[in-house]
Amino acid sequence: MKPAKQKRLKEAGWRVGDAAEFLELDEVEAQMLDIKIALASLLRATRSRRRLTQFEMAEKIGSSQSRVAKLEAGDPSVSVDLLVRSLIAAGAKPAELAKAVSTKRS
Amino acid sequence: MKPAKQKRLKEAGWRVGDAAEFLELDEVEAQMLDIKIALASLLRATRSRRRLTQFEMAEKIGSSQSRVAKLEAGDPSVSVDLLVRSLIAAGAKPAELAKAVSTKRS
DNA sequence: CGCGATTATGTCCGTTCTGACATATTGTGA
DNA sequence: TCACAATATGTCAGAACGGACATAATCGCG
Repeated sequence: MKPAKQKRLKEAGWRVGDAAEFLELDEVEAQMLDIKIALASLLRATRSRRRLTQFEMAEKIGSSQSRVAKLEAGDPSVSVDLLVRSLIAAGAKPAELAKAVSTKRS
Repeated sequence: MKPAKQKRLKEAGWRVGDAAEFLELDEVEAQMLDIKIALASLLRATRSRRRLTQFEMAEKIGSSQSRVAKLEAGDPSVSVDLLVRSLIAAGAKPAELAKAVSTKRS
């Protein structure tokens, strides 16, 4: 448990919100995953539209073919950060980016 | 210079695109910065609207007050990844997220 | 089927990011 | 002005990420 939370517990005595907070974090992770997947498929679509190979795309973003493959696969080792950076470099339209990011979870 | 690029140069002989490519990457960085700034101020606005302290927000996202301060300040040590994650946890509307991400550079 | 091109998977190691802590600064009500 | 809450700044050890390489798996096409 995080020190901050411990401190609050200490100050306010026992609380009941723990399980709910835990689930909330899970929900955030789920939404992050949705966003990553949306960005990943947008990246693939953008590259495809440009008729570039992963190798060529890698050059565009200053990376390697294997990382591009992982980006498009939504691999756990890639961050939203790099996805966005890549999409910008790939020339994705801002509106497309926006749509991917605003993916909602039922 | 990256190995991939070297290989291409070797295969195709000398090319003239280097300087342009370099500037393109710079442009990508500039856009990333714009996005970070937009997300940062959205985070502050969202927290303010919720009338939460940075300390409380830190608990919500499982982090510390100091990092929240850095998030809102657009500190270089902070990633778009964490900004998005925080905004989701803070309950920012998807449309707001979308707008921040689609910030255009003149 | 072959075979070259493209894409996928696994690993490694240096870099970047992050939570936590300490401390400083600013804001605010009495 | 004082005291206290809120925010900002600096630092660091550990975790996560990224580029690169090797290699495997797929895909097209003759």
